[in-house]
Amino acid sequence: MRDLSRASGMSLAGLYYYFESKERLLFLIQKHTFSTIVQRLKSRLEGVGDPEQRIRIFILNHLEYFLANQAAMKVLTHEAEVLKNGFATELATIKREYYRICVGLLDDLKRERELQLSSRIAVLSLFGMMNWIYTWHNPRVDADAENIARDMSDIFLRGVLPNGKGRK
Amino acid sequence: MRDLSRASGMSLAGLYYYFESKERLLFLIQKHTFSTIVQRLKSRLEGVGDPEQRIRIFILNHLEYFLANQAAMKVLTHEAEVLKNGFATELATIKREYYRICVGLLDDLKRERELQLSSRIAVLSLFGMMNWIYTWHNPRVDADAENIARDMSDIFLRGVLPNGKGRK
DNA sequence: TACTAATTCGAACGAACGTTCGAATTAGCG
DNA sequence: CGCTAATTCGAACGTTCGTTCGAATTAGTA
Repeated sequence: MRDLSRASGMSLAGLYYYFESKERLLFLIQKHTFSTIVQRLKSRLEGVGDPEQRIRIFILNHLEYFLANQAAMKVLTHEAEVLKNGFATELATIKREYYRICVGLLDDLKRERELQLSSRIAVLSLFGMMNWIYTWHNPRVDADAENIARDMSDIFLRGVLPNGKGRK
Repeated sequence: MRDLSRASGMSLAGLYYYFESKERLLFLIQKHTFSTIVQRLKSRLEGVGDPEQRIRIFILNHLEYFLANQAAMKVLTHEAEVLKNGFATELATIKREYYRICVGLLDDLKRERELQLSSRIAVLSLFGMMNWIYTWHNPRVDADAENIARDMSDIFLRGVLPNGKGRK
């Protein structure tokens, strides 16, 4: 809280006029972040029918936000489960919606290409790939979100599709 | 430190007879952990020549340790970069060795199957897949290390290999 | 202008933290 | 046993943290 006070220019006590506790402030930040990601995703998916393309959009949307707010996402990842019961359950609802969207996209692809595999493991592996990026991405060395999204999409899609059906 | 004192049965002050600071204790734990993983990996790789099989061994070795010590790995992941300069550089050396081993395994596979792709992105994606597991793995719901390692290996290897050369 | 409500802040609170110190206890050994 | 070194611990230290309180300042309105 003292860091936030310094960075925002408002006094420490002043912060508590707007946010009743540090925990609630963290909750509001997390809620705003995940809501924004979900909202942008839905908007980008509109009008796109191809299941593979929809997954590529999902990955690009996720990585773009994570790289644009790398420091913030690092904090949110580390503080993911420090919230108490009330805040935790509301956040879990948003996170679950996001997770379910991704499972849905993968299920659509599975239906189209008639393959069976565990959506859970595949989707959680994909989240791992994407979320881990905050630990290693260096803007001066690594490519931008668009290029990394393409690479990760290639790996994931080819990894998930039956032989010979992967793209490029 | 008070938690460790309670859990170990030794007094808080007693801990400082054996470990000169909390930071050094964390360093020793991290060093021991990564050294153990690397050592087990090297032993398992002995006598195995097939590049694909060697990558499968890498993934299994990593996941087995992470799942057997899930709580510990969660802490180590979160506290990965809190160590000061002296400790940080020694640990970075061990971590870099582990990373380089993985890149080497992938390069061997690339050489055998004549394909070009960015080893960096692929390896870091693989680390993401594997390391993220501490956030979701539930022993009462999810499969054991061996099964998950097979699934992740399938996804990763097929994702990295050219079309039609993936296994099964 | 005068009055109320909204906003801001310095100063302090109690709790938790990493660490230290000196005294007490125990272990090893002639 | 008697002596030294190794080990253990209660109690406290200084610092940082989240939070609160009352007073001071500002904004809005009649």
